[in-house]
Amino acid sequence: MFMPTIFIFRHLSMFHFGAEAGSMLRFMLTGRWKRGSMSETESSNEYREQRLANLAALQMLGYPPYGRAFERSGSLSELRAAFEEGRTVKAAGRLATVRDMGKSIFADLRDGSDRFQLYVQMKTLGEEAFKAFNLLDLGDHIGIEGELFTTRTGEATIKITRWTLLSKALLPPPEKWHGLKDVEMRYRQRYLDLIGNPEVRELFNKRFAMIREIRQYLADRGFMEVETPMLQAQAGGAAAKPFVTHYGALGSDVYMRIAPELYLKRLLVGGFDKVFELNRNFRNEGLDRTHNPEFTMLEIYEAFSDVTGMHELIQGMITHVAQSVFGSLVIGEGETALDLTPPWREVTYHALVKEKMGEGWFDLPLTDACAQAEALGLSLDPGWDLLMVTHEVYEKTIEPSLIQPTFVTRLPANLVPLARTCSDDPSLVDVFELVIRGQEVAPAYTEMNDPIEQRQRFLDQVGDDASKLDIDFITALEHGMPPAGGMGVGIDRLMMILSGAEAIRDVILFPQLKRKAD
RNA sequence: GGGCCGUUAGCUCAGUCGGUAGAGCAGCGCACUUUUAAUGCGCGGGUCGUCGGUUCAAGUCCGACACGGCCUACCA
Repeated sequence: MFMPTIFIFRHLSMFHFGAEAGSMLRFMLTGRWKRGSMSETESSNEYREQRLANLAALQMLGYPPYGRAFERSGSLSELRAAFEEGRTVKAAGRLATVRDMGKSIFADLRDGSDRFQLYVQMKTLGEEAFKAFNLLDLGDHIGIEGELFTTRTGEATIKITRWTLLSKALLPPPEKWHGLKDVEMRYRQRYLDLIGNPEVRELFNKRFAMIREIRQYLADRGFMEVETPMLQAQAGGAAAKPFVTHYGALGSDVYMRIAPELYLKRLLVGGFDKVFELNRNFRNEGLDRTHNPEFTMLEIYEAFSDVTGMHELIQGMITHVAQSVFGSLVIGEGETALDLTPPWREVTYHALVKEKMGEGWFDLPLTDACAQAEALGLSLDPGWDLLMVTHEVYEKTIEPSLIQPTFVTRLPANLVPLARTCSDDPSLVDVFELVIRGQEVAPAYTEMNDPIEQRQRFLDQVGDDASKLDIDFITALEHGMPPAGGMGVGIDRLMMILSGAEAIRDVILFPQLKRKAD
């Protein structure tokens, strides 16, 4: 269903068109006749000046520089899919390349879906509209009407009969062949990265597809998506440093959340049995290859389930996403290829440590254990006990070596204050950490629902500072939280793994960077 | 926070032993009605990240700073 598009083509006969008009307007605007007469201090604006002159010239010729809605026959990829020799179509997009042949021009139009070649012929278009076309610059958005045909070299092309200006670009697009390489500019001006580097746009298309599939996967299994506070009076649910901000109306400081966990559990108390939240967390920590201060986290809670239920859920979810979005369960090639074919390896924390350090590790005297750890090149703190030394060994040498997906289970209780202990061993908790490519992707727990024990664990963690205790959360538990499985999934890291990205900045559109000095 | 590397035209990059700056793309001009990294001829474009130092002379050597990258540290 298409509304007829109204093209307004006004013709001003008092001007000769094209370059002459451009020069005349440039003179009128700047008082200078030739570019060469401009001082070198204006050099950084040379492109802008040139384009402003072209804009003014186009405007005088009846082409308003910033148009409104333009009815298209379809996106460029839709036009390509429905190609039919001789059909009249309307299309819109950004002028990507121009090959000027004199009395005819080939140009590439690009939109969010594809590129499409335009053939601009003086004979077809008429001399005035043709000359006005010459005032366009790379990066301008135009709307066109024309006829589909195939060139001598076999390329689907639109021979345009009319065109209109939709948006004049005052600054040039990135270099057409090499694309935009400057890493800083790629992140700070991501739009230029997206214009110049099609593979970047494709990666973010896939990120959207991945998130859409995850939401659908969970919705299909009866999970409800919720939003809980990002501004919190106490930043709980994880042990990270929060960002502090000030709430003027309340006259008090509030924290950006570091995790939604404590609110999602309140919802379990309230009777929502299957909930998830997929949104941003904020942690006031350093920046590196795998850390951005704001990152996207998926947290899932399921009443009457436990860590085993989470195991099934995450394995199913990731393999589904890999297959449907990335088309394969094998990521990468050769030695470093990742094979996501289920079932994934499941191994206890203790077994992994023994595998690395020997069967007798947990019976070693502390000094012997420290000696062995230091022999691996680890630097230890003198105050550490065997559990802490063990965990250092795990984090620094074992976890990074787990390339293929691995569920590490039954972690020491002191590492995980919000999880329930194993029924056969109170020193361990009923959890797993899913590790892929040496990175912790998803921790899951059988959640602690005993308010008395929860209060004690919090107190153990924060010391005597009762002000850091989330009393309201404890109160919620006292109203009775059903036994539950819970899980967190780092969406950015999952995206890195599935797309093969080396840095978290490559999967976040606008990653945090240092502020530019003024 | 520490170490190493980088910053040259709008973009992508060269720049030798310290001797006053180069290419491709983009831009401007001319030619060209089936090209596609169009082509050919011509032209313009630089505070060599910033500040200071050494030197007759600094893009080049030295120091500080800014920003970026990698490593490391911190980090549920």
